[in-house]
Amino acid sequence: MKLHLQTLLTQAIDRLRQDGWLPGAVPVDIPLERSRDRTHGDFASSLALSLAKIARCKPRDLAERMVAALPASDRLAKVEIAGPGFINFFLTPTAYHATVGEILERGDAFGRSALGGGRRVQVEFVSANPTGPLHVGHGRGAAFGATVANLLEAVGYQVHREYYVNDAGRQMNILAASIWLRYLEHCGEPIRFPSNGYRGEYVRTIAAQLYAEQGSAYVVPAARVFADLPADEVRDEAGNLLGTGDKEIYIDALVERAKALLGDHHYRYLFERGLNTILDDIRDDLREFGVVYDEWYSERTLEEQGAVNQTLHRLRTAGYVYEKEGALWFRSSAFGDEKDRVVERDNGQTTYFASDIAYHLEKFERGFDWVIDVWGADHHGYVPRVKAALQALGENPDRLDVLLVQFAILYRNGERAQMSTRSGEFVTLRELRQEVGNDAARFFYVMRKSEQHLDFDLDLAKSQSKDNPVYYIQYAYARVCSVLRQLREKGFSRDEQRGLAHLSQLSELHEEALLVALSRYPEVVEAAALSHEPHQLAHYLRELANAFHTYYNEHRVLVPDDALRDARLNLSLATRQVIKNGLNLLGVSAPEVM
RNA sequence: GCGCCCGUAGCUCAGUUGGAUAGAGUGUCGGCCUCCGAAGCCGAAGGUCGUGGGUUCGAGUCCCGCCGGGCGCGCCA
Repeated sequence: MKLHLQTLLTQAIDRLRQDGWLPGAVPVDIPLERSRDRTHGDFASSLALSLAKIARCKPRDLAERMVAALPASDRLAKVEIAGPGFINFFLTPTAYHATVGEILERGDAFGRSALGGGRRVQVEFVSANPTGPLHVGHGRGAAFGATVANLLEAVGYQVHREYYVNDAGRQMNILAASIWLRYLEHCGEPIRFPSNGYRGEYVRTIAAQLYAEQGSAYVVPAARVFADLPADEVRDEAGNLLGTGDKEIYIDALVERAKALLGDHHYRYLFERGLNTILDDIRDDLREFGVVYDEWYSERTLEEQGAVNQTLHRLRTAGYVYEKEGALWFRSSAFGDEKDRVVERDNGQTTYFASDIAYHLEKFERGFDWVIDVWGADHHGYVPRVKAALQALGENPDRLDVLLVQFAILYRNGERAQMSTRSGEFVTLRELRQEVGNDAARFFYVMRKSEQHLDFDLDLAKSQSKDNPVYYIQYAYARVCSVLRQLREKGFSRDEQRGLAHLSQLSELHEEALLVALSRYPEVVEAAALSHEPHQLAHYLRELANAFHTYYNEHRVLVPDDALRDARLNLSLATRQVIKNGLNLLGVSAPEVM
């Protein structure tokens, strides 16, 4: 519909140019938006306002000429000029009635388009380190990323969903060491847990499993484990630093000690055991949450293929790597970053950043037209350096979009419910899902703009009332299903064609409002997809449900008149279809009975 | 200190490339079930869009300063 009107306006401009009213420059984008007020018609264009200057005449006069030059269309009831020079379009009822037929015909495909032209886009999201279960912060990234991917797919992109598994880094060694220490503790050894180790309860669980399976094969006396290690960081209960210990140096030394005492074989097993247990858990968790990936990309594979070293080599050859204080630095400041960054530490280990450069280069080399990363907002300072690296490697950094997601803060009884991650006691995604359900979690996570902090009201998410937008929308769906059941119980038959033939009987104000809402759906999906803003769809679905509830409350669907009843049934079924399609994109179910 | 994000009704938030009289939900108050699901609907009240300038036909939206909040500024990831 929108496109149709824009085409008409373009033709009008062309005619005015030929007649010499307008200079040669033609705007590519024709401004056209949904009118906010019914008295302003269905669509409004400010085209005359923006072109008045170059046309050297008053906006209203230009608007007059444009309207006069507008080609005829059976979808237009009338065109008016209003205010300073807006052109308001009033559609014919037929234009809206056609939407019902289109929805019923296209079904699940209604709202989908070919806008993306099959271009390949990769969406990488969550990618939490496999060092512990996903928490509620990851949950937002999961819901957001999955929905952005769904939306892009809906508008015609070929989407590749990917999870980057940090299974090679130093953090994984720290996890392995943490498990081992808990294992030793489990076996009665007097250990002192490192300040930089993973303290979560799940580490103890894995340690206990290891013991149950392997017995005391991995036991080494604590005295040997801790002999001659550098000082760890020590803090008092208030968190003040005591002594001069360095937690990074200490944990690295502890990891080396573990490798030395356990030997390659045992250490390897321990490492794999921790990684696989946690990664399996993350996979299950996400799958249960309705988040499915095309690929789990292993950092270790990347490293084993030599990609990290090759990338560093390329950067060095290009002249952007130098040595300072025993480490290798990438000159990211040459590409707009605040300062240069270390890619290889003085102990020879490459940094997380180094493998991330290699990974992103590899993404580009895989031939994606567009690469999207979803990151926690606390990583925003990281964006310039990754883009800098891509640019240094001769790639176009604009092909990468980094979407930042702010934290979610849980509220229960009006108070913050989130615990600190430092202590290892955090609310996991699984706990959240078990408490409020997948549907509420998926919906609430994307209800707000991603760059906005999210106040997640647990009580509201659990409530089964109109206050809860998820139930409100699902209820509209269930109501239509209920009407169909009533239809059978009352012995009515349904004839879709008869309904389509009598759509003109849908002339009530509430029916018109519902028709308008339905016709907006494709525009909403397109806007939400292109701006990466799932919340637009969430808000829309609420409005659509409201339009239906209002209508339903005011008028009966199952009236005695066959033609009117079938027309209203078609309208209701079209509503049900759009709600289903929208919820499906959000990863929320549409139950027939609640 | 520097960088990024945010500031809209009591609370939580929308506000479409700058457009017409700034909107929802919630909360408060008041109505609506002999009738397809009241898990619903309708109405009232509630605003110096943090603040001061600027850009223009027009600014919640764009630019600059200031105030307030969050995050970041590691040879951590």
